[in-house]
Amino acid sequence: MTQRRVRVDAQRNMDALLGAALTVFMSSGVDAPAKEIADLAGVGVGTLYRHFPQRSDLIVAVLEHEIDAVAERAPALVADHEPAAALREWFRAYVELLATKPGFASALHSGDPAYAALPGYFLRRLGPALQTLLDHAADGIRSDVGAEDLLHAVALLCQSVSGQGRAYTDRMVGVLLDGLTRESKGKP
Amino acid sequence: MTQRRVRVDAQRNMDALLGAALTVFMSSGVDAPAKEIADLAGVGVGTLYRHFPQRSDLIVAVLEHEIDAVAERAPALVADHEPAAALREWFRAYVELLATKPGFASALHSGDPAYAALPGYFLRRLGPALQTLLDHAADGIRSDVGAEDLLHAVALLCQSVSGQGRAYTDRMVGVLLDGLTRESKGKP
DNA sequence: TCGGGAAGCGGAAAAGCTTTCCGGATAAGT
DNA sequence: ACTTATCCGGAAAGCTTTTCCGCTTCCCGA
Repeated sequence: MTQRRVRVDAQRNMDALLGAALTVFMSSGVDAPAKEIADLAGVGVGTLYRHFPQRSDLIVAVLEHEIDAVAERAPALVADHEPAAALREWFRAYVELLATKPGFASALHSGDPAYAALPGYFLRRLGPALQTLLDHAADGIRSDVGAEDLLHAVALLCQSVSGQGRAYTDRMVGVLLDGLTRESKGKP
Repeated sequence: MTQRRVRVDAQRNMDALLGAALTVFMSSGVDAPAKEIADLAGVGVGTLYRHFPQRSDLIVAVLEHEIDAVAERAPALVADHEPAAALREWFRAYVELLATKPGFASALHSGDPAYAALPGYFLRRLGPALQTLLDHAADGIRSDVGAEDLLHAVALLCQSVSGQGRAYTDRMVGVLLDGLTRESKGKP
């Protein structure tokens, strides 16, 4: 009943696949052929499909990987910046996550059963991270919006025509964050 | 140089295809096989692909057809209801358009080149229709939001998990519309 | 260090979908 | 009725995803 360790070559291939998938998804979109990803990773398609039985499993894995990366930035930002700057910086990363990867944001909101688990993971992972930042900036921020409200609102804003409209997205998110802090500095 | 009329059988098949496509898209989603649609319409796939050279052309055609239907309801609503009710009723149809057809709303916002023409058609067709309704309800409505702002905002709200979250969508749209009229009836 | 065998690998083949093609059918003019 | 441009159907080509299996590689105990 010895729990066998995962073989190192398997782990290596797994990592190579995630990396290759991210690269390909960014350049060719999430609809790129699986073969293209397998080739870039230097493995056969069989290997890809053993690790990720369905195409969508790979997309989910990559997205979760990216979500993790964003969530894990929170502690460092809290330590290195003043609260308001940390918050702003974190949202920059968050918008980057959703706005620069065509198809990722739509997968999140697609309703397709294959992506059903994503929204939950999303909130579970990013909710606490953002909450940490909000807590640290608490006295400069209005109290009637929660972390999940914000994540949701910004995610929807990121849907607006990506690429061309990136400036629009950044502008609207900026407005939203300004609104968030409006009540702080005693205004006229 | 006689401009030959379009053959009636061709027109009949075209109509059958649009009808069948709508039915299939609603029940099986926009990713349903083309064969399924051709079979339901009682034609061969060749016929489908002559009328709609690419799969996405059919999706675009169906969506435009539905957009037209919603746009054309505006005049009748203006005639038959009081302004506020007409507006509310029209938005019910609009939300129905976007929220009950999985994949349609995401196609609209997808950024995929195949759907590039959709947003333009969307605004061109629905913008004036909504404007008519807004004009008729003008004195009960705040003046700092335009027709396009509203179309855009509601379209984004309809993205939220369809099916399960239909109640959420309806609720949020309701809130938005309430906000639209808040300044009308001399408030406390 | 070495040998057995489980775990993993690659790529050929199967399955499924979209798109093309063309011989045959048919509606519309004369 | 006859002619012909137009349209039809479905077989087949071209892609992609997914499965399958013989061969290789790594891990563990001896």
